[in-house]
Amino acid sequence: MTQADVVPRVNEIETQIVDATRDLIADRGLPALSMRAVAERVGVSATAIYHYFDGKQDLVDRVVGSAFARFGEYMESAMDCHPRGSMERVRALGEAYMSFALENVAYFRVIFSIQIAHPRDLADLPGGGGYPILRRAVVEAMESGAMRRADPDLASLFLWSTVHGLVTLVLACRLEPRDECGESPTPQGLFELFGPFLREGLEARDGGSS
Amino acid sequence: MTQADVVPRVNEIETQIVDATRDLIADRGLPALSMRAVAERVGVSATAIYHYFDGKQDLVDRVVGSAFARFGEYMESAMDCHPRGSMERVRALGEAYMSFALENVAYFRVIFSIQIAHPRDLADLPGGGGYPILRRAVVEAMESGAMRRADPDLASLFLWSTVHGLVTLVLACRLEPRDECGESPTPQGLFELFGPFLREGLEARDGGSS
DNA sequence: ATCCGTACTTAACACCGTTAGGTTAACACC
DNA sequence: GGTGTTAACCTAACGGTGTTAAGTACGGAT
Repeated sequence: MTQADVVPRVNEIETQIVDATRDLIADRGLPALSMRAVAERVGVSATAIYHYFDGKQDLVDRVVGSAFARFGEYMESAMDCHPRGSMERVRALGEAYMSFALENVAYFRVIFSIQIAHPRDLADLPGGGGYPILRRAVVEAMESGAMRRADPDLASLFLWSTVHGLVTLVLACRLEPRDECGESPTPQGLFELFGPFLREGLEARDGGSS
Repeated sequence: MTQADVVPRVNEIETQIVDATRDLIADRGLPALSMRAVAERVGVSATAIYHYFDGKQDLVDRVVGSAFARFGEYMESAMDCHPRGSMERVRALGEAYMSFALENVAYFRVIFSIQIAHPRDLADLPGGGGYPILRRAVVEAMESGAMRRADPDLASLFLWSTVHGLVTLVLACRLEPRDECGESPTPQGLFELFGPFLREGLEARDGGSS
């Protein structure tokens, strides 16, 4: 009711621009994103955006940043439902990764379409906001004896690669397993079917045919 | 010497256009590709391309097609060096996948940036030209007893996901393992380090700490 | 009253994919 | 020889793009 509520706050338009960009990417995809479309949705001229951002790339980067944050929260909450040190907790993280990617395809695509300029650390990777969380779960599972001891970074990267690869392949062609491939229809189901391979490996073992 | 040698053959300019497009994608990336740049490199006007192709997308699709073919040959030759039914053969395919992706980054990016319109089969996937090859190696390894018996499609997809995920992550940030992650510097080395996980799994086993 | 920075604006540039329409040369047929 | 027909291009242009330059309105501070 006061003036402060009516007059746009500092950075309010900035937020509007980022939100509009996010929505447009989600609706029509990154390649179809245009500054003029963003501007029109916000209600300003296209060049006004350059007052707040250094250019299109900078704008997209900001959207990616907000996606990172959301992704981290998603992973945290998925993990909290399972006991510390359990394999279930690790599995839940993998499932959350898949769910996030499939429910936020636009975000996921944007995140992994960019080239990181300042890597040097796994956690700096796109989507790497979830890496420390995964690593922690892996370390705890090793300490509890549920997971065999190994380099935790290597094991985390292995898990990450597997689930990330599956997500990417699924997204690349909206892969759906047919009859001869498996009876589970959802991608999450596919990840679940990977469970035995992840737990017991691929190599034949004496008498072991689970 | 005859006229036929001087006059361009049928489809010769078409080939030149595809080659120029491939080179430009490799040099400057798909987003920077322009019809005018392709035309200039070939030595014709930009609109001439439309005489041979339906548009930019069609042109890119043709480049992708040639990349598929090359990828298939790459996988075939990598496999031939190892005995049928061996785990080494399966491993060699994974290494070849990584090598191809890292040596032909532009191709690989293009291949997986497209959306397949006619999927319905794993082999229709981008890069799926290698899938039947992988599947065959997996089936043979299961029959020889080197690999534990399981759904061959599921096991193949699992292997594919793992190596594809690693490749994607490496490409996303030119990830290089540091001291605390592993002593092997190359991405291929990373894949090699995945070996124990792939063979024996992650789960702790009684007395088993290789 | 004047200056100054913020928050925009319009106009324009250079480039993009694509289309329309024209030109040239080769070839087939009567 | 004349007459289509077609392939293989061309130039000009349209509407779109990211981005820059330059100008305008306005709200304080001095």
